[in-house]
Amino acid sequence: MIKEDKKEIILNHAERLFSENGYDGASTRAIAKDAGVNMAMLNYYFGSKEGLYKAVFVRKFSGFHESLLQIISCPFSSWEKITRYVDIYADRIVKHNCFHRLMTYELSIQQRSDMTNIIVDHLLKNINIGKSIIEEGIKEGVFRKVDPEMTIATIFGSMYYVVHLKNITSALLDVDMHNPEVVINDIKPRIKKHLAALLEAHLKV
Amino acid sequence: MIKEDKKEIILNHAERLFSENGYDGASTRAIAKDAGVNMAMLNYYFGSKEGLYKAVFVRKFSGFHESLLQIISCPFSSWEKITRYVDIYADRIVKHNCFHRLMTYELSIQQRSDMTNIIVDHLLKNINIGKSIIEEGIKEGVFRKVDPEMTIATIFGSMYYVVHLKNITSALLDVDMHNPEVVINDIKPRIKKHLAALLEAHLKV
DNA sequence: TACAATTAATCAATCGATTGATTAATTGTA
DNA sequence: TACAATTAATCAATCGATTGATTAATTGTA
Repeated sequence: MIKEDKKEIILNHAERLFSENGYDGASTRAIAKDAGVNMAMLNYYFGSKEGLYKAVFVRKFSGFHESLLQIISCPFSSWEKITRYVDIYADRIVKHNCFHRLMTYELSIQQRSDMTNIIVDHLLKNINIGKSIIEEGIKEGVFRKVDPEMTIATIFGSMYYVVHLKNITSALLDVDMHNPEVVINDIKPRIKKHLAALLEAHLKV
Repeated sequence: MIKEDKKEIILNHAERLFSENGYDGASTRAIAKDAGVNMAMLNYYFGSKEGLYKAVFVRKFSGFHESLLQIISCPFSSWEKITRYVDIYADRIVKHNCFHRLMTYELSIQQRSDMTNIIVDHLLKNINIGKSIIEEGIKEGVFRKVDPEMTIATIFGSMYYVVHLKNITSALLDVDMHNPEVVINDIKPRIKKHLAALLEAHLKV
């Protein structure tokens, strides 16, 4: 119980510092100090810095795939499914934007290959759900014959661009993207609205 | 002459190692060894590691904005302008994908604030050209009343997603994104085609 | 008491940066 | 033109600081 709490505390602070400074930029000393624990505790609980890094990812990966699977099992139309898919993912990326930033950073540099594989395996499962929805709509004749994979890239690319490059979008959208309230109340609905309009024009026959 | 060559060599290797390993992951020793120079040369030419880092960016920033400005000064239609804009940027991002990866990484972690400002200033100028093209088209009545800023995010987000997250797109598109020929001959045209179709459905009245 | 949890101290390795010295190239001058 | 003076380029060696990790000792708890 106490043990679990300490581990969770360490994981929370590690997640923030890793995503703010990168893997190499976040020293174990800084993480330990930030979490208010002795730095030997990191190795005691997670074995090594890389072990801690992996634990940050693995923790976040549990459960989300299942919640996505619910969409395609429900009797929605393909259009309803894809909009729900986008909305759920937008909520997720905005809520855990630090973590998603860390994830895309780790993907962009293929340094720790086993770490990369873990992330790719997880992401692909979730991405393929969206892809299957689009392909289903095409097969049913309710979607145009678009490029499903590239459409997926557009969906995620748009969301990542707005949420991750805060310095750019703050200036571009003339808002403070570092203010969570602004992002949740103003930007997230704007992303959803834009993607819905974009996909409607792009997909609907 | 010889002096310039050495500086260029160092900058080339620094650019690659920085983009592969991140700022903290690329040690000055590794860069010097990779470039085949004594590590004292880095400080001799660039003052410090951060000086070298800045020099990598500043070198790439010269000239590109001017080539983009040519588009809006030509007597093209708004539709022609935006497709040319996208194509030019797609070429650019694919050709210098290592550098663009480094740039987005540096933007996502706001650690070296002066470095961030340099990048934001440069990018905003180029982004606003695209934005002005879209707004012009809307004003002329040839484009629908879309969200111009979000449309920009979609354009760049789509390109970045495909080009930067090679491990994901390799699996998603079933190609080897680490093979430059594949990217140039197969993926780049596919991105352009997709974005053209997407923007046509999205923008054209 | 037995064992998990936690601590301070310490380790070797590596980091970015600087040093003094040397070499090669350029400039100035008689 | 000949040679001294100056500068730029390059080197091996070393600096203090920081890194991730480990150790032995201590504390807490069931």
